[in-house]
Amino acid sequence: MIAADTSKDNDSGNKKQTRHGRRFDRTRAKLLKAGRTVVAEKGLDRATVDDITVRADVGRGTFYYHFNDMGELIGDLMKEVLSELAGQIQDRCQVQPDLVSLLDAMIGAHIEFFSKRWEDFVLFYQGRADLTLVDGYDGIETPFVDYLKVIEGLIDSAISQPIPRPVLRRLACAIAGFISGYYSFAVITSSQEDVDKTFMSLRSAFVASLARFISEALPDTRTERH
Amino acid sequence: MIAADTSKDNDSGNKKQTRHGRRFDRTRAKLLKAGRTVVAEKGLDRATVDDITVRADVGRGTFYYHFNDMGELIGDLMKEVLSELAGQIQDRCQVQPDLVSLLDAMIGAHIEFFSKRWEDFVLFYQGRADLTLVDGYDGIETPFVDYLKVIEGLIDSAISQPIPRPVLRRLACAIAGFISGYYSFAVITSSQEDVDKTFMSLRSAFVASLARFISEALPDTRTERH
DNA sequence: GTCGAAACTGACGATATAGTCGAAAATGAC
DNA sequence: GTCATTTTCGACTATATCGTCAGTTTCGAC
Repeated sequence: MIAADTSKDNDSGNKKQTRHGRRFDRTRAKLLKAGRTVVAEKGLDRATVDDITVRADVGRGTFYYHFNDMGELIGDLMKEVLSELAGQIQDRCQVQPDLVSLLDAMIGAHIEFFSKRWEDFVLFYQGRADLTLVDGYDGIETPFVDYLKVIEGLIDSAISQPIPRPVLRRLACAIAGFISGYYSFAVITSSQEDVDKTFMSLRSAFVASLARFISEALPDTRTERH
Repeated sequence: MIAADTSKDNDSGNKKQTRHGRRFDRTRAKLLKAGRTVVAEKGLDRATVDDITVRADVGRGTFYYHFNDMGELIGDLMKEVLSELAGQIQDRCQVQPDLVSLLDAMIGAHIEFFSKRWEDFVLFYQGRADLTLVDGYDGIETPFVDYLKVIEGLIDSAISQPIPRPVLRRLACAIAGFISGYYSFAVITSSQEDVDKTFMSLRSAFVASLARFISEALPDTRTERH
């Protein structure tokens, strides 16, 4: 009856390098991969344990050996996808000379990521939709907040003056929301390739406006040399 | 075996004015209202027929007298919400002198709508998320496309030159996506009232990017006098 | 090789939800 | 009032999914 660990396994899925450990990791990876596909296809709720174990080609019990329930798998899935996205963002935004370049690189990183990984975009979007519910999954919010923090950190370090936390958060929300929002709507009508191309023209306009917004939000921006 | 009607009832829910008809309409309205609340709380998939009939205080069979299944209720719900939103947009954008005012009014209409109707925003967002799935509900796409068309129509009539359809659709997607995208992210961290206030500061930035994008998209914009 | 531990399995009981259907209640026509 | 029609009801069956657990296989230590 002791609370023990919240999770059945270590988070990163790296067990010590023994045959057992490797097999464990392999199976877990199979389950996560299958989960990604199934969730992207049927959504967070319509995805069942059977769907996943069948696709992963493992027994039903194996699922419960690795995860307490669907909620835990979904949480891990979100953590995976969002940290991969955050990683790519950090990579592409490494050395940007100024704010405008940074914002542009940030949007570019998102587009690059999503356009190559439709499944993950759906996962991202489904997760975000779940956050609007009072009765949603646990373990989804944290990965999203972490992802927002990465965006915030990059912007913060790109401007010389200190910027209020709420403003920073607003910016991160605007960036993340704009990209995924546009993306999700665009797919109703356009082909995948179209989406990426047409996005570009809005991109520069949006970057410019964001930069303006930031400079206006900074108290002593008027003394700043371009 | 004849295809008959796709729906069990007429769409608008107006039966001829007899006691039976009024009772029918009242019950249907109760079900839709209950559906709205339940779906906003638990999401499209976790909402069950029992949830709805219990909340509406009608028997289980009554649900199936009015709707073929949950999918049909959800479709009608979306139709309701989105046409109400579209109506408010059209109302607020009636007489705008120029494009920038129109865009601003359009964003204002969205904010006004969503900020007063959190339930409907959730519905909107859940519906949109469902559209990203291959295996989603039928009857959701059409209302969304209609809503996009309203936005497109307003923009189209606000500019003198003809604008290509795809560009128009892109714009509508950008507007709808940005607003709901930002909104959905903002709620992760901020209180409801905060969200609306902070959105306003980004509003002009977004209007500016849209206006710039449009002027760039129009071929002979350079000859246009401000 | 033997033995214990770790990983996996699939059948099982429990539960929840869907959709049906005959009966009951409300209404309309007369 | 009677009787037909419309609407509502809730018990019922069928089904799908969950989470468990006793047993099996794979592996590691020796």
